[in-house]
Amino acid sequence: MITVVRTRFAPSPTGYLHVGGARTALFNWLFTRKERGKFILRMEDTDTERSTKESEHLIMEALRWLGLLWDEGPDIGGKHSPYRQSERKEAGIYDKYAKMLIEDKKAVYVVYDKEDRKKELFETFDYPEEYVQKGHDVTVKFKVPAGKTIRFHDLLKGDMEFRSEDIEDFIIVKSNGFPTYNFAVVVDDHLMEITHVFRGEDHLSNTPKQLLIYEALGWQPPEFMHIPLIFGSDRTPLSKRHGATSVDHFRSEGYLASGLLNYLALLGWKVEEGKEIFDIRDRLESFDIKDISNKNVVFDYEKLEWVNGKHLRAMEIERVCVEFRNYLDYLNMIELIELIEKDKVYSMEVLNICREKVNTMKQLLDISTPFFVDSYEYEERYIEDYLKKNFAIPILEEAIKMAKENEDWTVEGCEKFVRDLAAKKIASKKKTFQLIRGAVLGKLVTPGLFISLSVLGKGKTVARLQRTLELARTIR
RNA sequence: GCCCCCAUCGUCUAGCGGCCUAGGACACUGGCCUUUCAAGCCAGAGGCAGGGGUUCGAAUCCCCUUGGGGGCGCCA
Repeated sequence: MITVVRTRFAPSPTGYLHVGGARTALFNWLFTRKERGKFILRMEDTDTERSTKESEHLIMEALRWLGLLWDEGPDIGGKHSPYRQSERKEAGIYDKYAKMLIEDKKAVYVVYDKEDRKKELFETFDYPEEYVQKGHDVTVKFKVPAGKTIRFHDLLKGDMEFRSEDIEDFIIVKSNGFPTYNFAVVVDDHLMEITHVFRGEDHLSNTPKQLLIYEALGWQPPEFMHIPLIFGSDRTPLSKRHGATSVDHFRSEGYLASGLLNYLALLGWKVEEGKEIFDIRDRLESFDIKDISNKNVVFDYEKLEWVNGKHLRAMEIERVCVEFRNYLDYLNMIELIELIEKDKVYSMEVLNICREKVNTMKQLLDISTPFFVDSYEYEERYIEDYLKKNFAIPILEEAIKMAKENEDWTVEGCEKFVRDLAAKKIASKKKTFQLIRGAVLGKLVTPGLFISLSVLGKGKTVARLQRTLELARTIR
């Protein structure tokens, strides 16, 4: 019988999904999809103080957005339900195995002092009923066997070796009855038939403890692979001090899921020269865990933006429209969605010329908004440097006259119109061009002027020139 | 303190004993294009942490040092 690959991503719902977590999830997902296995989502919510349902929802939503979908999980269930450790605790799953360990004398109850709750009174293999009644804290501690060498093969780090002398006895069941991480993770990974564990390198030193439990319970451990952590530019773990760290933040900043995923994969993944831009879905077959870097990596915001820009420009324009709409939806910009839906052909042309200038959806939103909103605002610099100058009114008057006469609104026709206007030498070519640019879009940085005018069309262009002329007259 | 992981341009990496005068990508600098800003194209600057070995030969293998990171929680 062939063993089916089963992996899991097991976040604790104590906050948003961190890009480091997303990368871990990505490698699990990539490996699983390539091996045609099952990817499981498990909520490690044994920290009752910090775990929240909101966080759980946030994490699942972020994973869905990234497209890293799971085959079994707390929301959809599966053959090893439930998938929340808190629920598994209620079902008595961890207690059962803790008791087995105690019966085998591989774990003991520890009774603590009533006043000094950190102070251990004694250890016992029999459940200390009377002390519990009297209100003493009781935990279950795993007894680390002496003189053992724990060996395992890490798929990335190679052969690992730890001595049991270096490991102290550790608690597996807290006084509130909840299992600790090292215990719950073993029980669940075994019960859920996990075959491969890909997780952050910060778990490497905990692995021998878990292996000890596997052995004590007579279970076969899974394969392990500890992947390097993501750092900030100062070589400390990536945190909010360095900038954004949550997947959610990158989403609201206008990054594409495909771009973020591409960058995360690039971060510590050997990639063939000239092939760094890709959709991870197209790399499933070539994905090889051997290509994952063995070194902690620094998160580079600039490269992420570059990758995202590449995606934005390489995408089919129809998809850009869909992504943009989804983005506005995410930001709850209903009015703008309505404007865009009104004339889909126009909107597509606008987004198509605008995306050439930007790297993110947020930037795309900024640069394209004046095309959709007739009551666009004027940049301060435009008003000061162009609109308030003496040449503004004569050029605008002439422009309106010429625009009305111009019948050719192709890009070439618009170019001729603007060049003819500049040829009147009311002001320099640059000043003329910039004055018109700002007049119709309010900004000094826009897509190409000719193509912008052509996309706007005659009606909008003339109306906007007139609107600007009126403003020019009122501000003097 | 003990245990563990890691070490090539600023960053991500190629390299797995001679193809290395160390290659690519982002960022940076200059140029081209140009009505703006980008994009695009071309060019440039920039690195094997240090010290010992092994070898005819070392970025590549070994040891030490240094540096960075992680773990040693009733956090996960």
